[in-house]
Order: sequence, then C-alpha cells, then structure tokens
Amino acid sequence: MSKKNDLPFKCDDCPSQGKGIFCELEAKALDDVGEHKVVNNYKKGQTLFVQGNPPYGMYCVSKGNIKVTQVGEDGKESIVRIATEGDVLGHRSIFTDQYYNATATAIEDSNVCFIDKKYILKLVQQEPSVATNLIGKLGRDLGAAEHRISSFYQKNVRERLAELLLLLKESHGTEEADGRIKLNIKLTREEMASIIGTASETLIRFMSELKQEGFIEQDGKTIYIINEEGLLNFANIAY
Amino acid sequence: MSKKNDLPFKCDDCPSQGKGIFCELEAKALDDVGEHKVVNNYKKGQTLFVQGNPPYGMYCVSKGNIKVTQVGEDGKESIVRIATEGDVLGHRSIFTDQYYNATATAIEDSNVCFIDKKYILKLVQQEPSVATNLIGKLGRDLGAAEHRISSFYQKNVRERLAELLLLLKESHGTEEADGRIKLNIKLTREEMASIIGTASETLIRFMSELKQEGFIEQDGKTIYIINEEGLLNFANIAY
DNA sequence: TTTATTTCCTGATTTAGATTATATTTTTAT
DNA sequence: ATAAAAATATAATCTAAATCAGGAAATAAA
Repeated sequence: MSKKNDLPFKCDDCPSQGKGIFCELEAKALDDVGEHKVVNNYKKGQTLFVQGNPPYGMYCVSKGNIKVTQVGEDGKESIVRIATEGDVLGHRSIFTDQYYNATATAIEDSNVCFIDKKYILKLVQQEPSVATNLIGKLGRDLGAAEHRISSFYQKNVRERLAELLLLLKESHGTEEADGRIKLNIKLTREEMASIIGTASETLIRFMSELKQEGFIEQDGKTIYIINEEGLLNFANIAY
Repeated sequence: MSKKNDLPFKCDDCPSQGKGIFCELEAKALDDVGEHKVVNNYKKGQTLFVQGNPPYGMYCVSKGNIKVTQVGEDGKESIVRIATEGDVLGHRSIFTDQYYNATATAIEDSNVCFIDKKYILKLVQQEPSVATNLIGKLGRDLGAAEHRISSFYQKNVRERLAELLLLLKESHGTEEADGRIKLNIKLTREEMASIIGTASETLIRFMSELKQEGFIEQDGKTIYIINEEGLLNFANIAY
C-alpha cells in the first residue's frame, strides 16, 4: 500500500540485473529498454495475465515470485512453472502468436516490468544478445519442463517432493548462519502439491515424513533444508 | 543400405521447407546454410545423440520421426517429445551450454541435417528471422511440454491417451479416401505408453477399449481415427 | 520353413495414492 | 479481541492403475 510508485526505476538498478535477458546490452540500449517498459507492482494473489487472453507484451520479473498455472476442465490447478527475479513471462505467446495458455499470478508482492510486444519483437531483431538470451531462457525452461515430464512417469510422489525441495534450494535457497538452507519462497501445501501433481493431503503426509526423518525443518511457512545429501539420495537424482 | 548418399541435397529441395527455421532466408543465405550442413541418414533405432554427451551442433529433421527420450535411474524410458519434418533437435543444449539431457533416436528411417554449433550461433546473430523462428519453435515446444505437465495431474490415463491420439492426428494425420484419418507414424505400445506415462499393459487395455467403442481402428501398426468428435469429447479438451 | 524373439493382449492381484472425514492450527476479516 | 475462513494435519477407506503371470500374434533370424 503506502507509496505506490517509487517505481519506475531504471533498468540499471533492477535487482534482476545479471540474470535477465538484457544484461549484455550497453548503457544506451538499456536506457532505451527502460523507456519502453512499465513497472508494475502486484500484490500477492493478483494476476498478470489470464489463460485464453491475447498477449500484448512480455513481462520481466524484477522482484518476487510468480506462479504460472494451467487450469483444467475440472478446475484443478497445475503450477507449470515458477518465475523469479530475472525470469521472463508471456514471451512464449508473443512469438508463437497464440493466446496465453496459462495464467500468471503473484504468489507474493512482486515488481514486474511490462514491455510492449512490438518493441520486444523489434529488440530481438536488432539486438542479437537479447535473442540469444531469450533462446537460452526458453531452452532452460524447456529442459526443466521435459525433466518434469519424465519425473512424473519415473518417480513416485516422495521422490518428486524431494526433487522439488532440491530445485527450490537451487532457485530460492540461501545458507543461514547455522548452516541450514532457507527456502526464500512461501508456497502453500496446495501449491506445492500442484507442482508435483499430487493431492495436498498426500503432500502433507510426505512433508511430515521428511520432517520426522530430519531432512527438513519448518518455521511457520518457511522451509529449511537440513540434510541435502539425504534428499538427493532419496530423490534418486544423479548429478 | 543401397545407395548411401543421393544426399546431400540442397535446402531448397528439403521436404521440411516452409516448416523449418530457415524458410524466411533468401536464396543466397539459404545456400550458405546448405554449405554448412551435413545430411545424415539414420536407420530406425539409430541414435543422433545421447544424454550426457556434449553438443557439437544442431539437428534439423528433413524426413522421418525422431523420439527424444530421458532415461531414469531405474532404466525407465520417457519420451518427452517427438520431432518430425521441420523440427529442430539439440538446439536447447547449444544455447544453454549444457550437455544433452536427452537422447534422440530415429523411430523410422530418417534424414536429418546436422549444422555446426559455431555456424548456428553465428546465424542466429546475423539473421533475425532464424532467431525469431527458433524462439517460436522453442515457445511452442515449451507450451506443449507445459500442457503435458498439467495433463499428468489433471487427466487420467484414458483421457491422456485420447489426447495423444488427437495430437498425433494434428502432427501426423492425413485424411484417407474413406474419410478415416491415418496416423503416419509407427509407435510401439511401449513407446505410446512412455509418452503418456503409463504401463504398456494399461495402455493396451485402453487402446482395446477405444477400438471396441469405435473411436479408432487399426491395420497392422497403423492407427486410424474414426471418431474424432468422440475422442475430443472424451479427452475433456476445450478448443 | 522352422525357430527364436519381440510385441501384443488379457486376466488376477496388489498397491500407491486419491478421496473422504474430522480435528487443529493459522490467517484474515470484522 | 473475537469470529470466520482458510490452511494444515492425521487417519480410514477406496480405487485407478501398476505389477505379475501367461498366452497369442507378429517379426526377425536361422
């Protein structure tokens, strides 16, 4: 609430710098991007775009976490991806000329830049580094998605849960003074369940097990990873 | 066997023209691509690249069908994607600088062009249309992958099977004189099962059901779709 | 052709995980 | 602060689909 717009800020100051698709641009070009974007602030629960609507531009997450979901006929919600600092959203639909086939919702208060469709299309043509970075982002996302597809077939719920915790560790984990790894993302059990594709009751059961076995701890909604080795071993992951 | 190389042919003559990522290039640039590629012929069952190996270039399918698989610790194989005429393979790993995290295998005799890594990186920088097309391909693949992820959670095996048959209809279906739709791809039951993530016995059971209910027919290994409406309705798909 | 091997199919049994139900805790709203 | 609503937790029951088992067709090999 309070002050609505200390935004817009300049791209140079963006917390996502170094992780985004514009980081190779020189100062001048980056300023140009800055002039063609709008910074939006989304409160927890607000949606950036909705499945079925036409895309008008691309979103770059500057701060926060955004869930990308698909809702089935029966109303079941699947989280297909979580976008965090430096990630882009809605890029797919722009280049494939399709309607959004997913909904993006802030799972915490977030700052997200919106860049007009026309401008981003132009930018990709003119700035090879942007094109290459975008291809890289998409490639990584595709790799992650394909990995999840095979996990669904090859792993049981406990293994997928261990895998999810390890993934969250990579993307959102920071080491605490006491050596525990804190996951800086607040997901409901429902949401975690919808990521690995199981019922929330089942997920809760296995979370309890992992706690009992000393792999993880919990403080409110914040999860700490205590025994990464154990989780790795458990999830049947080869690195 | 027989004549090993009537290949290499020119890109102009490629059966995949119009669907690939090079189609917007003008004659001169296309010739240049042609000079930097190698056309390979793969027999059914031969592998183009293997999970864990470093990538040296990109593959463009000129003719045939290639399955992209991930093998789990337990040896279970998941088909994460099927690449057909005009599709590219191995592009992900080039731009993300990772080892291949999947294996590509010809499921029938296929012609596939190999393009050197360095050249394709250069091309993406120099030819905006190639970059845009590549982004489009990746975007569509990502969309398809995310859709499959949500299907795993939201649909049961019968629904996923119906969905698969409809997808194969889009990608490989041709209408016969008698109105039936022929799927021009030969997959084993094992392979079909590993696409939708189920046991082959279960898949066979449901295939038999769909046959009994008159939705599909079969002639040898070739599948015909008789009642698309029924499948659509059944798969719980909203278009 | 005959044999061997792989793929396909069907039935019986088992099980992982969904569903249902209920209680407790946490969060949000008044 | 108190009430209402939402999220979390645990247990009991049920079911979709995996696994196990065995045989028939189809392919490949000898």
